[in-house]
Amino acid sequence: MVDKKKKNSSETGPNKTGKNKTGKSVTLKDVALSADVHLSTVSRVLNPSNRKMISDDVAIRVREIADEMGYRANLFGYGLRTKKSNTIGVIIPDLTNPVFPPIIRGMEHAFRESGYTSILSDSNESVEEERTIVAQMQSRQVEGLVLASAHRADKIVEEAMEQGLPVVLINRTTDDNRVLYVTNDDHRGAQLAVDHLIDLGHRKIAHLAGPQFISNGFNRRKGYLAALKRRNIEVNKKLIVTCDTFNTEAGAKGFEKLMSQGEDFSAIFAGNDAFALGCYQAMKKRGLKCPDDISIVGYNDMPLVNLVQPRLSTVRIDLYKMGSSAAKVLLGIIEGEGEVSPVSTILEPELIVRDSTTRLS
Amino acid sequence: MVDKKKKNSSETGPNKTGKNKTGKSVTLKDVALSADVHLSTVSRVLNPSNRKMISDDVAIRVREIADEMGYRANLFGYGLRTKKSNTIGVIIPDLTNPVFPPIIRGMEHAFRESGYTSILSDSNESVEEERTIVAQMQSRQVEGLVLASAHRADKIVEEAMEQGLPVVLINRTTDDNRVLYVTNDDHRGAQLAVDHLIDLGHRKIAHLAGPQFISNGFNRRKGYLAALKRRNIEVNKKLIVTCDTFNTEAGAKGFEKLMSQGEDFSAIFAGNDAFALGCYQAMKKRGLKCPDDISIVGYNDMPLVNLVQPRLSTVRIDLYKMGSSAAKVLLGIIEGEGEVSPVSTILEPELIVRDSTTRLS
DNA sequence: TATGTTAATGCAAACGTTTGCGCACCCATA
DNA sequence: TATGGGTGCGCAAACGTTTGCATTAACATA
Repeated sequence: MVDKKKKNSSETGPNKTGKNKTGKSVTLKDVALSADVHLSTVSRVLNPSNRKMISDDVAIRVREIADEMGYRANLFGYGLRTKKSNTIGVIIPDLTNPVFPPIIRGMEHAFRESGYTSILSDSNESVEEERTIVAQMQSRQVEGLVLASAHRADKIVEEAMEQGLPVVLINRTTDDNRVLYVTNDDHRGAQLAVDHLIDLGHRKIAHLAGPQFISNGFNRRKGYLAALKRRNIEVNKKLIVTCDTFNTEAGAKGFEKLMSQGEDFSAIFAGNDAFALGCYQAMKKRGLKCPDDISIVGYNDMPLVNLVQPRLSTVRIDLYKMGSSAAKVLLGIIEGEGEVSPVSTILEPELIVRDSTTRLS
Repeated sequence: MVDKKKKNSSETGPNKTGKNKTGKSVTLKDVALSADVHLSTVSRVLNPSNRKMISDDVAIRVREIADEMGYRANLFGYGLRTKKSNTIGVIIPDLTNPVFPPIIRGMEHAFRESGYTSILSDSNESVEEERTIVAQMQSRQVEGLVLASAHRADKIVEEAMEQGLPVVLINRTTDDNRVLYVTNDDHRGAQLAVDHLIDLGHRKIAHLAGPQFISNGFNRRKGYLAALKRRNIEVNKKLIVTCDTFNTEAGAKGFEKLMSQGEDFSAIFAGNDAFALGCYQAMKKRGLKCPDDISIVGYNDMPLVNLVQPRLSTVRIDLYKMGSSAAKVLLGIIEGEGEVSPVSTILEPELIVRDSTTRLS
């Protein structure tokens, strides 16, 4: 009997199961008990900034035992005590839009590097859903928010800022200029696109505009107008069709509307790549060829548009960098030493000429 | 003076800022103080299952005050006390793969419906990164894990299960059959694809196989072999090229390898859509035309492959449903009444014939 | 009036951390 | 042998919840 017991207990080495005998997960107390020290000692050993308070031999033993038992700090306890969560909330309006994954990757990477974790949600471009998401994130004690979902007049952004919750907008901006953002220069990008078309001899250039309550849609439209004006080309309002959402179907519908008006045009500046792909679809249905019949320029250079036929000419923005920049700006606010106050960033867009645009014959 | 003071304090109505006077966020205690009740009373009022313990007049007053003050329960306190987090961890190997966003949407929706929140991470198809992600998620007290990142022999899955953490695999499975999963029937899907090619008269059918340590790659390859065998077509091992990762570049490289071997073939069953797009790219470079020179079938029917030229014939799987099913299975484990034990689900794939395949002339 | 029942609310412990404070010891110095 | 200053560690409070139990008041019954 005695022998057996002894054997058992000595064989009970590293269980590595992350649970203590009662099936709950391992806590500081459990480790402390095993190591025959106080739990505060364990805490200090495991916390790099307090590690030096404990003698080496004790520290080594404790660390070994903690590893053996599979100890993992409980964020709830930590967060409650320290009022930190090391968590950032990220809201995306539509994950299925290929523009966002590279942005997200850039963000995740930058956050992880600084010891933060991002929690991501897809708001489905719905303000209502977004509001509940923000509420949940606040329950989770997020230390900041990155929003890719902002409208030009955005109540949610306003509320968050009022509550002193650090916010950075990404890709889109609001009209309220007190909030920091990281975007590309939509106005300039649109001009690049339209200039390119003009340079190719086009004069009757249509524009499929994005939703005007979203900054991208609004500013690209303004850029389009500015480009025409600068080259002394008269604006034909009928050639501007506004779509209500930034996806392929809307683009196809927009193209149909354009055609149905009977106005002549030889080129389209599409408000984003999805619109351009929608045009491809609609044109095929009508037996029109791009670029022979109509030249098209998109916006974003999202993944895969270099694989469609014809390969899409578009305006490229550095999505990954946009993500990592936004993360850094937000971290700047949160950890703000007050020294260098973080500033909004505007990335330069770049025109990518492929096969969907050609000289007007 | 007195007047002013009075005025001030009476004007201090709903601040709605979510912070108390000291700038910290509003707690049960703050609300209780304002409502002149004990904080346990506030807790009961706000908690639906205890609401009935409190008289209506008190409840109404408390609720009003809580709203006014912008009270939001702190998940840390809640979680510490109840040992619940209402949180599910989700790990995706590559967010930029268009297959995943629809899956994620399906999951998020199902989880949200049941009061759970999912936290999403991209492991970059790296086991090492995945391990740190899982550790972080455990710190966050996730109640379960959905993994889209599983390898056939997956240490991480094993460890999680040992710790009693509920796990559901999605899209991919492991060889260990104790773990639940939701996938499509890769074996059958591959046969659909290959049968289609055979029906079109093809006999020399190549296969760009996915990584064999991932179930999809492995099973689709087996399905390919089974289909050939059933139709009495001899297998030419040189026509099977295995790629080491599931993306476009690997597909293009695989195609090049295929060509470099000098073996003749008239069709390709690509291990997934990305491979097929890679083939498009490589073929274009060589001046080959699809389907005239080579027919291609993909797998997944991911978004946009109906927009490329030629529109890709492929095997469709219901991604959104896959996501929501996985969520339901996991919730079944977690909330498991023990009555109906949740089971793995295998979704039926469907062949979608478009323009990338044609009869062998 | 004394007693029992019920309804409404308060009290206090517990969850897992971190951290200011205090205690005990050791060693050097006087 | 006193004194002093570290060094190494334990103690206990606090963070925001939930919840079993205790308490009170109100009311009905005997």
